[in-house]
Parts: sequence; structure tokens; C-alpha cells
Amino acid sequence: MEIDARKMKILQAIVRNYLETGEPVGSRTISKYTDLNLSSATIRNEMADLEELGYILQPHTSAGRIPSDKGYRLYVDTMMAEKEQEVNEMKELLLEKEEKMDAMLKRVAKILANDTNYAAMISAPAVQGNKVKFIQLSRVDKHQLIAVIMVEGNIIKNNIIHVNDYLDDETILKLNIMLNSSLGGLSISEINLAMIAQLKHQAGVHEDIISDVIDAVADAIKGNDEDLEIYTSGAKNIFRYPELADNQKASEIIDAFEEKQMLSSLVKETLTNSESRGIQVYIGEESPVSTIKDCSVVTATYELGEGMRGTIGIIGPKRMDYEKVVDSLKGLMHQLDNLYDKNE
Amino acid sequence: MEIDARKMKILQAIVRNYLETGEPVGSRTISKYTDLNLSSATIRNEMADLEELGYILQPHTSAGRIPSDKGYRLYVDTMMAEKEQEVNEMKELLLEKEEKMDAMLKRVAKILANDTNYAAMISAPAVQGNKVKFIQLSRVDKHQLIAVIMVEGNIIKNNIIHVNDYLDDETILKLNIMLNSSLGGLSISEINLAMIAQLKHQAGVHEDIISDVIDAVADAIKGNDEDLEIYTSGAKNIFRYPELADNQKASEIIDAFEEKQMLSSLVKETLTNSESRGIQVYIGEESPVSTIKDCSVVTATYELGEGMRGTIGIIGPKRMDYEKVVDSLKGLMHQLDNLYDKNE
DNA sequence: TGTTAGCACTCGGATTAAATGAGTGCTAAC
DNA sequence: GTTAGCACTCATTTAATCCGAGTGCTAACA
Repeated sequence: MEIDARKMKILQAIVRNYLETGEPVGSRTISKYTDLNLSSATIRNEMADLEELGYILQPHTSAGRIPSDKGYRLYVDTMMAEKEQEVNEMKELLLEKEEKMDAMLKRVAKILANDTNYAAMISAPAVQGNKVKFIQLSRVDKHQLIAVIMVEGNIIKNNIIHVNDYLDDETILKLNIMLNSSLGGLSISEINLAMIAQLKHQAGVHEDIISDVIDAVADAIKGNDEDLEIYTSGAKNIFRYPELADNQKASEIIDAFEEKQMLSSLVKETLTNSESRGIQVYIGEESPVSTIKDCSVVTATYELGEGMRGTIGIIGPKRMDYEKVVDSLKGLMHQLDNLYDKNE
Repeated sequence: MEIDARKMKILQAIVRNYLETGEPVGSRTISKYTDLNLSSATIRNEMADLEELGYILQPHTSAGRIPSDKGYRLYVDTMMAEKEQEVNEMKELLLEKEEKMDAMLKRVAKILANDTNYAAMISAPAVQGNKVKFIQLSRVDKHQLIAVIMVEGNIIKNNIIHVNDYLDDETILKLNIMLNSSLGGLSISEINLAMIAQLKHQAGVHEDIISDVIDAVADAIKGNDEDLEIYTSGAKNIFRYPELADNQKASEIIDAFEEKQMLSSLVKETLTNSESRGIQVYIGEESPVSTIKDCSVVTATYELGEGMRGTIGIIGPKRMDYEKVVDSLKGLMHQLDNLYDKNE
């Protein structure tokens, strides 16, 4: 058996209705809901077929039908296809340039959560492949140096380096010149072992320090994989949806939101999956994070200049308003792009 | 009517029993629970008195009694008095020196939450009154300077300063010397307007920059009041306690945990209240944060070297195991102190 | 005067039973 | 292929009932 146009229409009606109400939907409802002008009996026949095909299911005998993951998937896919061309004009979110990246990200998450009534997360742009803009080594006191490293996108890292021997001003100056001239403008992938060996050689007796500095640089450029910074907002929104609000489930979801590294697998998956910059939808079990398998996740990849990519995500019940969420995310992606242009 | 020794013992028994079970406790239970050897009838009489005094209350007629906020308060106060001298030996929490302050704090919160089965929060040490250890201005490119400020306790702040005119190396060097010699070793309270005016005067045409740097320094030393950094862990633990786990309450508590600035009033209150370094208990409505008025909060102030004080807190149901929590916090405070000594 | 046994009474929560009604599958007629 | 009709199912709602923990009060006791 194949799914035909009419079945598709009925499926869509079922999904839409279920998104609204959260209640299983019956044949009579659908027969009034659609413009098909079919009796409930006919709908019932079609629904039986749809069930056999696995797109919908019955929570129990004599209840209406709800969409299965597969049903949601089909719905989302066709909806996304329709949205493909559509240039989206959403209301301006008033994103202004803010000095601090983290404050901005927190704000974005908050706006998104408020706007959609779902939970929102955003990952700080990973600076993978980013280029070194500025390096400086300074002496704080006898045994402490501080390394300041700035990479493209004005992200700054500091590392404290402990040294045994006192370094005089001249040596430090030399090291600084050396570091900047050899590493400035390079990205992590361009800094290879040969170069490091060369640097160490040049540094002579100070090769330990160079090695520490290089580590710091590497750290700054690649951004530690594990502690991808993730900001969240609106976790409390899950309590709006009874199907997520029972203790067991809520507890798991809240935990995922608090121990943010659980979400990082989601971010990673999104970043690798997205060819350039797509919107992705994970429905229920499809999600890489097992503790939120009763939720759906809609993610978007944003790009702040070359190479600086991050992920925005909306997490809500499976019956989330995919259409609205996709719109919101698209609008936001757009704005983040603009923001970067203005920033430069 | 006054509360006498026997009433006190009965109140303690009621509180303890309620902490364990979470159920209202009746006279019969208490008559067996205590070593007073009194019949339930006698206990009933005493309980009627305790109720009249406001230490306990009945959720409804023909239910047992539960402690009122006032009852908890009395219980906690007497318990704390007993603990006053007691030097506490708790199991080592394996706190090791970690390079990054924030990672350490997150870990402490996590340990605490796991250890107690309540929710935990910790605020980063506020650097109030801290002294400037090192200031450096460097040129990143034509129009960008970066100011690196390190204060005691190795906390580093970076500020990017935009300038219109190009500053040559010599000027920057001069500014650096000037800044370090005039501000080094001073705390915010010691940097006054006269000094700033003097600095600006010295800087001549570059007074704008000085002004920016001073701002950055002020920022670094005092740490912005609003964004006290707060780390939390174990929010999901609230679901262990049915009296907190209903949608409405859980939602509010979770929100407070996510929008951490709500907790900052708690931190501030704690820091100002604590003469030197006490443990404080806020029961129910006593808490400065209204959204967690169904919880109790136990806070401790820790000190990492002079002037760097932060707050650790445990948030749980009113029937929390105050004794254990106070012990845990005391142990942790102790360890944080040690940590600092080792760090230096 | 303080303590205790006994008893009637209260009331929330659990248990059970019945009623309700939304929704289904199937059949037969159009 | 569509539809009306009907018997059947079953989660949910409502009402009725029971149960028992716990109380307050009184009278007797030490």
C-alpha cells in the first residue's frame, strides 16, 4: 500500500489537530476539520490504513489516533519542503551588537524561549579553524607569566604560565616577536609539529615556555571540545506540556539542561550533519541525547563570519509547532548574520 | 505559656520524624519515638500547647502535626548552637587544585548536590576590595587596544578598547608604566577621583584611553554586581520531594535555577549578613527569593584569601536534613580554605 | 496536679462501582 | 468507493463508601 494525496491530507490534519490539542484525535473531528467532505466512516477506513502504514497509532483501543515518530517525520519533511524557497520575514528581535558574546548568546536563548514557549539552547560559536590575531607574553612576577591570545572574532584567552627561572624584559620581548611573527594569522590546522619544533629551537633555553604557550594557543584556537559553551533558557516551559511534566521525564530533561555537556553531543551532531547551514529536526528517539527522547529538537546552525559556527536549538514536546519554530529559527539565523556584518 | 525542656524534646522528635518521612506525625508515633515514656494522650496535650505556641500546625483536622517555619527555626537554632564548638571531620571530597576557577566551582556544586541529594549553588568569589596585581595595555591593531588586568587571586579580565588615533609603541609603554606604578597594589576603594584626575592629566592627549582603562580596572576589581557568577547543580533533585515536585512549584524553582540572577539576591544577602563566616539558614518565607518560598536554603560563606568571598548554598525542601547539610557545608568551607593555602 | 485510658468524632485518602461518552470496526445499503 | 448504522471497547469521570490515623475531651488514677 502506498500513501496517496488524500491519505497525506488526512495525516496532516491529524498532526495539526494533535499539535493544537495534545489529545488523540478521532475520525469525526477530522471529517469536520478538513475540506475533503468525507464522512467519519470513510476517514476511519483511511485512518486504519495510515495506522497499518505506521504513520499514526492508537494509545489504546477506542481512543483517537496520534502521530507516530514516523508520522511526524513525514509531516515535517513535507512542511520543510514547502518552506524551502519561501523567504522569511519575521518580526525583528532587536538584536543589537553587544560587547560581550556570552551576554548576547544568553539573550538570544531567552528571546527564543519566550517567543516560542519551548526551551531554547544556543552554543557559543566554536572557533574551529580560527586564526591567531595577537599573542602576548608578559611577566606578572618572578615566577608567573601571563599569555594573552586573541583570535579572530575577538575571542580572548588568558593562560597563566609558571616558570622557574626569571626571564628578563629583553627575553620576553624576543619571545613575543618570535611568537607573533611565526604564529600570527595562522589557524590551528596550519600550526604543525615542524613549526613547533622550529620555534622551540629558536627559543633555546626557554623551550619549556614555548611549549606551554603553544598549548595555550592551541587551546584558544580550537576551543576545548568537551566544554563547548552552551547557554539555555526557558527550561521551565516544559511544564506547559503535560506529556513532559511528569516527575520522571521532567527530571531527566531538567538534568540535561543543567549539565549542559549532555547537550553538547546534540550540538556536535548538528554541526557535522548540517551541510553549510540547514535546519534539522530530531523527533523523539532520533535525538542523539537519550534523556530527551520524549522531546523533539529543532536545530539551526548559524555562522558568525568564516568558520565560527554555532548551534541554536529549540527543545519541546513532539507535538511542537514545527512551522512556527522553523520560522523563528530562520529569522534568528538571518539576524545573527547581519549582526556579524555590522560588527566588523 | 513558655516552651520547656519536655516540649522542646517533643518538638525535636516531631521535626526529626517529619524530616524522615515527609508525612504529618501523630501523637502515638512520638510516644514511641522518644525516650520520654509518655502516653500518646500526654503527648497530645503537649502538642496542643506547641500548636498554640505556633511551633507546629495541622494540615487539616484529624491529621498529625508538621513543623511550622517557626518550629523549624527553633529546631535549627538549637541544633546550630550544639554544633558550634564541634570540630568537624567529614570525609575528604578530593578537592584538588584546578587551573580554572570556574571548573572548580562547577565541580564543588556537583559534589555537594550528589552528596546531599539537594540542589546546590555556588557563587564565584566576589573580588570586592581586591588589589590590582598587574595591568597591561597592548596594541592589537591600529584601532584596537587590549587591556589585561589581573587582580589578586589570579583573576584576569580583558577589555577591548577602541581608539581613533594610532598610538605608537613608546606611548603605550609610557601608559603602561604609569598605570602600573599608580594603580598597582591598590584596591578599588583606594582608587579615588583625585588619583584618576591626576592620571588623566599625566596622560595628556590620551586621557580618553586612561578613562577607558580605569573603567576596565574598576570593572575587574569590583566585579559587576549584577552578573555575579553563579553555578548550580542537582536541580533535578527537587523531584525527589513530592512537596516540591508539582508543576507549579517545580517550574518556579527550576526557573530560579536557570535564570541565575534570581539567586544573586540570595548571595548578596548572605554575604552582607554573615559576620565573618557563618552558616545561615533561610526557612521558607525567610528567603529573599520569593520564588523558592517553599524551600529552605542553607548557605555558607567561604573565603579564598583576603577579601575574596563567595557563597555556597544548598536548596531543598523545608524538611531537609539540616544537620547533615550543615556538616557538609562546614567540611567544604574547610577544604576551600586549604585549597587557597596550597594554591599560593 | 500531672498522667493516662477510653471513647466519640472528624476528615482526607483509598477503594469500588456505576455512568459516560468518544471513538472504533464491521456490515450492509447506496 | 462512500456512507449510515450499530454493537462494542475502554479510559475517564463521578459518586458512594469505607477505612483508619489522629484528635479532643472526660473521667479516673497516682
